[in-house]
Amino acid sequence: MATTLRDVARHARVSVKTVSNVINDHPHVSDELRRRVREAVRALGYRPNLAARTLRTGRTGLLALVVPDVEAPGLHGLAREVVRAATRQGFRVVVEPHGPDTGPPAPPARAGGPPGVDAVLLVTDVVPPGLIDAHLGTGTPLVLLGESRDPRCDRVALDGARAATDATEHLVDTGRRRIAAIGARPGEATGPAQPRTLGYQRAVRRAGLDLPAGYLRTTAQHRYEDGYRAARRLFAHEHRPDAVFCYSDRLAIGVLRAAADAGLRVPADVAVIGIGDSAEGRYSRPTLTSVSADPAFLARTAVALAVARFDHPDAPPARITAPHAILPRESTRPAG
Amino acid sequence: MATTLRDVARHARVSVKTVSNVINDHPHVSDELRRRVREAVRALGYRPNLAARTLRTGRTGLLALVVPDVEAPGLHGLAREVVRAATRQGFRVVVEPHGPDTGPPAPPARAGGPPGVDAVLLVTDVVPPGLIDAHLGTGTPLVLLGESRDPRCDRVALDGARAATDATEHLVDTGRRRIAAIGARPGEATGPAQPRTLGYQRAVRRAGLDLPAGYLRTTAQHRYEDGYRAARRLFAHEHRPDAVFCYSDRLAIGVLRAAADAGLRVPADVAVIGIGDSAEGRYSRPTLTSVSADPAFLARTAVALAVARFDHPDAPPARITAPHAILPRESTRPAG
DNA sequence: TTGAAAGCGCTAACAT
DNA sequence: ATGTTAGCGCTTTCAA
Repeated sequence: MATTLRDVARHARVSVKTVSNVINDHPHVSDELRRRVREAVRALGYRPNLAARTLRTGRTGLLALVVPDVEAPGLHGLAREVVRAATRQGFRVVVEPHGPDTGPPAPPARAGGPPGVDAVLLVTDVVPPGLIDAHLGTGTPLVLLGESRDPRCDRVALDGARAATDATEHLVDTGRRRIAAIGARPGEATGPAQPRTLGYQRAVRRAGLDLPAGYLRTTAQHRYEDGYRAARRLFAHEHRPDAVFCYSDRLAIGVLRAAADAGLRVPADVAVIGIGDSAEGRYSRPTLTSVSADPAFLARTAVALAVARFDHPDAPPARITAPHAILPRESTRPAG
Repeated sequence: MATTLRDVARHARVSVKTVSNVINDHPHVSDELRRRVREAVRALGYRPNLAARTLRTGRTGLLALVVPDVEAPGLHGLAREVVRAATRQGFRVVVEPHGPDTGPPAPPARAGGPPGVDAVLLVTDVVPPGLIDAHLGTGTPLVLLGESRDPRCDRVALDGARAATDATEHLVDTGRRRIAAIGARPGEATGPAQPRTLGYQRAVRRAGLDLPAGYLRTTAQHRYEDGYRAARRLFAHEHRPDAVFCYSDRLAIGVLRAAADAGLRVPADVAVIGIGDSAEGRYSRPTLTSVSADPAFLARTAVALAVARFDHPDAPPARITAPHAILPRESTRPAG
């Protein structure tokens, strides 16, 4: 059996209350007793039982990071930064995948998402319909990491529309005229468009460019192969694009590979830009121009919003916009 | 207040025991009562309190996946597969980074690693000294994911020596003679060599090749930039290698980039092979030849070993070897 | 400043 | 087959 608070109390010949006070740094404990308790803790190798503490306080010290499957865009720089930010605040992070192979979002027993965590951070790149609702139903604080129109919960994201406009204008500035885009959600073909799509279309319009049918490619996910497949289609288009704006770096890397397979040179024949400033993009061939989203800022802010929710459950939803910047690299270098 | 077992019992007009039995799929419950309980659970939106269950059973349902910092080699295919395998067994996964920036492994309060998990899976690519000891001290079952000589705990890994030999011989078979290696631990320069290093040296010897000083490059970690830096050194070597065996795919991608920057063609001037069969390597330019380690097998086995430990805490440590295979791609294509 | 004791929600031993 | 109840280890109210 592990040592308990009682054992420590007995050993130090004080009450459990006093031990608890010492452990939790409460005031009103004499130096003498504090010393004796500390001593006993060390002597017995006492470590508090987290489950009991949780049962009592209602806090688990756990944050769930829900990502579109573990290999999706979220789980790189961003996941790393979330774990770091959470650790600094005394939380641990459980990674929960969702996605096509996870099955339906909510088997009855654990309906509405993972219980037993203090808050949920949901990466919104690719969200199955209903997932947000399911989480909101649980009462667990929910923070969206990424663009989303949902007005009911905290959100931190870059300005998707502006990021897309900036990316597209960067392509225009470097001399491109036939600019396609990859990464819109399949639903957008019929339903409302997301910010990135609007921003892309806005920039195309402003520049007075054509937008041939088929230039806006939707993808179910943001994996390399999704980018690859979409690009193969684009490169077979009767008006082959001379630039591709990708909604994520992963898609863009897939596009680079598709260009190579199609015998196209990047950037000479086609320029490519992504979003996320991933490490991969800094080492790809060619290196990938990207819109930087500052994952550390996103992560820090998301964790802070979650923590703030504990104290003010009914405060109006916060919607934080993260700064972004274009990082020009080889993949969009002008021909000249 | 959330609904409890009592509320459900009252609503269904049965005892808490019966509700508990239904929830946990115990036998000896009549169909009629089972139906009534299920009904009540749904009506009240009951969700079990994990902390209480943990306090009672001693099981948290949590597995820790300890990785060399979140962006390290482990956290791609492997992490994804670990989460999947764990989920299938009813566990959730907390990701715990360790690494240069995490600070010393064990602040006193939580000495010896994360408490409150049922088992720890430790990815061993880059392990700070003392980390394994610290974990062993806690009594929490520990499973090593990756090669390690430590005989005290369960381990699942590919046969590092054979994998390295196979990789090196693949390079020999495709006509290479000056074969360097990147990724040994810094400690190996002085202390005992790890299996991959031994396997590499064995293959070089068998093939009757030279092994000039400086051909075995150590790296502190396995990031892109570690591979990049080591490769820059190699490419400046007075006997420039015509092939590089990398201990991981990430290192190899860094090498590809370094080759491009040095004006070397891959594979014409230098061949590159990695370990891990990462998704990145399937989309890089050129695509990367790699030793496949079957992450799904590794993950599944590691989780199974952890689970088996619960029932047989004192069984002798299991040491499972995962199969591997060379996946030839562009980066080692023979010149002819 | 310190102590005694209740009870968080659940499981399982025991009783029926 | 079902019900009653003790108690897991902790925090915290209340009393001293």
